[in-house]
Amino acid sequence: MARPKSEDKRSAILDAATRVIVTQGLSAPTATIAKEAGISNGSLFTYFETKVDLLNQLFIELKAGMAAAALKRFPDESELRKQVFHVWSNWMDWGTSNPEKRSALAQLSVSEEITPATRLAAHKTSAGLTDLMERIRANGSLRAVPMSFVGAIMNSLAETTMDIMINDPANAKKHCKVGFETFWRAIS
Amino acid sequence: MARPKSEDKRSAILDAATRVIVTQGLSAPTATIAKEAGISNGSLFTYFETKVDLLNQLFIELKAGMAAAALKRFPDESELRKQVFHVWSNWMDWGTSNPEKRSALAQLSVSEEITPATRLAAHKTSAGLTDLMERIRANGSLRAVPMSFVGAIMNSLAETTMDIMINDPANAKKHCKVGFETFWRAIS
Amino acid sequence: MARPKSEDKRSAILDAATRVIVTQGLSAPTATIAKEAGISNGSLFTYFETKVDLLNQLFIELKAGMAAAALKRFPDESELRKQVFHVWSNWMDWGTSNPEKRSALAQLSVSEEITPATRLAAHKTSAGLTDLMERIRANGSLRAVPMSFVGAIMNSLAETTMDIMINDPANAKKHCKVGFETFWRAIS
Amino acid sequence: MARPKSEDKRSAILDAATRVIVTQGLSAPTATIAKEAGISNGSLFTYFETKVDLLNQLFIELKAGMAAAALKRFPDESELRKQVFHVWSNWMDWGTSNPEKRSALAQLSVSEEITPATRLAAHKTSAGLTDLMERIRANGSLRAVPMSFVGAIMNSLAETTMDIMINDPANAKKHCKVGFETFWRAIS
DNA sequence: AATGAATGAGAATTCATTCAT
DNA sequence: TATGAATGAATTCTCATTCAT
Repeated sequence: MARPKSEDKRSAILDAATRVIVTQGLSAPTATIAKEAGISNGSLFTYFETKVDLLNQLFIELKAGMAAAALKRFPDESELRKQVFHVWSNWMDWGTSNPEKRSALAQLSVSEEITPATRLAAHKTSAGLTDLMERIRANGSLRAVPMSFVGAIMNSLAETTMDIMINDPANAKKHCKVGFETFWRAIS
Repeated sequence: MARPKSEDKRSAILDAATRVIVTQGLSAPTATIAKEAGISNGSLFTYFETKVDLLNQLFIELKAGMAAAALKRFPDESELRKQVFHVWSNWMDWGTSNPEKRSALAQLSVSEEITPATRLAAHKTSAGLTDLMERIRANGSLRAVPMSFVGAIMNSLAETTMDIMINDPANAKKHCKVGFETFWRAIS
Repeated sequence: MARPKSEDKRSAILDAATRVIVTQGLSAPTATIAKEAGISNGSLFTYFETKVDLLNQLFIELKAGMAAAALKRFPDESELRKQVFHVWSNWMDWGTSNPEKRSALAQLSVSEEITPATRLAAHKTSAGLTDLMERIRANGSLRAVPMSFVGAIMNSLAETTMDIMINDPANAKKHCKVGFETFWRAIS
Repeated sequence: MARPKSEDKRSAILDAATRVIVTQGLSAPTATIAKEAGISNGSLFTYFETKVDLLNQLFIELKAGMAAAALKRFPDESELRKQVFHVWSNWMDWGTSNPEKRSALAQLSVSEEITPATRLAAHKTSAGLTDLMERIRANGSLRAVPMSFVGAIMNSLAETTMDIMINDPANAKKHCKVGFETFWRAIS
């Protein structure tokens, strides 16, 4: 059964939640999110059963959006390092031009409200990335450790790199490269 | 001169908060923390002015404890790599044998309740670690990036390594080493 | 368009507050007021932002009600003394037949919760009374003192007269007259 | 059984309470009063069983002080009007030079915490004033009304007069006289 | 007697969720 | 389906009073 009701409104709520979470945190009232979305507080609950539900769907949405951005124009034919750098650059672009989504996603990632099932679902939306990481792991000295290790490292280095890029935009491109080199060294 | 405010009780509250935060998150009611500490809810506020105050002090306490553990028996005379590995190992020990403190600290680290002043104070309690990271940075290919980059990388790799160690205790020692190698490669 | 915020409910809360204040004073819990009004404690706050707000609005409402009662059927054509006696009688009627409102108003009048802005607003609702007092002052030996003096005297004599009337209802009419004569003498 | 403990400390608490009530109202915490008095919060309760008890005793003390001041150097031989003016002047002096006591007393007078028994006791401390008022009443046109009427009128006019005197100190003496004349007219 | 920590019953709000319109 | 008022459990913090020292 496809989603009922207006898909537009659903998106509006999700967007509003993103913005509100940035300034107020995850404990932001649903009423505030509804107002930001231009609907009544009651309506919010016709689109999301509970606040926790809203948060979980937002997590998936954001993660999927990020993965899609990272995989845009993926160079299937290139060698691994080139492919990874392509993804890395896309990621940096997404993060620096969507600071609100990035911030909300970071908060959701560490929240206990996000269920394991949600994390799994979000993971699945970025199958392309997972494949890539699997190949990265198989390639270097990390053959022995779990896949999540590679993901965690990449995520952490990416986050930190984006922070630096935002703080010093003039040298953004350089920082992007340095971050990548660091990552590549780590996983080699 | 009446009962003196007991340092024991302060610690009991902090310990209780640590335990409660692990299971209930930072939004755990102060009443729950008080009960866990074996005191009345009112008493909590004779030791900590507000809940936010309690959280901030806990953050400092935990961070200081972690840093102290990491720096235990620091080999002043050794070469850099040995020193870093020593700290790394200590850190892994602390994290794997104090999972609750580690979890609470992780949650506090990303909380907006923790003020910049607190973060600074906590940072100062681990001056030894800062020095070490400064030397790490000066040493390798990260000369150009801010110090926080090194810290963020180390923290992320450490966290992930600890997760792996806990999930696969039989090979803990090996995972500890692999994690370190990865880190060393990254910052070299 | 959902249930509209009902004016009835607002009045019910104000009435309930009046009753509760008489027996419990201004420190009466909002929960008690809500229960007396037949609504949930949460609902009280959809009609009044804070307890202080409720108190301030109640003050205005009561004062306005009293002034309206005092000015009912005002004899514009009569001479001053007749007019004042008319108002005085109306006031006595209002006070003796609305003992709860009178008691609550007395308590609110001396409360520090009532802001100067509220006092001003309440004052404006009784412009007719102010005019009258101004004419009283201009008329007699009180030309030299501030207007508030006349108001304070009238209020005090009125309050005391009402007490006597209530204590000795058989002679209420006589007491009403004696009170008025006393006032008239004072301001002559 | 005479009062135990230090009479000095008792007075210190009462004085402190007076000061604190002026700025914080009757809901001022006992802890604040204790600190202002330079003692521990616990000690306060060795001098006064409960907060209500403290308030009631303070009321009596203040009222007695006021009455004593009003009756100072009472001219037994003079005619009634002279005597009343003497008392009136003393009262104005007391009120204008003890604004804190006056304010605290005013607040206590309308508080529900003050019991009827206390009011009676306070009344008895000012027997001299009561006598005077009784003679005032017998003398004029108020023969028919209860004694309390005279007291209430006098109190109200006195309070208002003091306000005016404080607001316009340059003409204090004149205001004092006008206030008295008004009172005298009222009760004549 | 003096101290001040300990207690725990409130008190005013807040807010996710429900439901009448 | 949309609205926003209604609900009431839950939360932080206060404070009179007690009690160990």
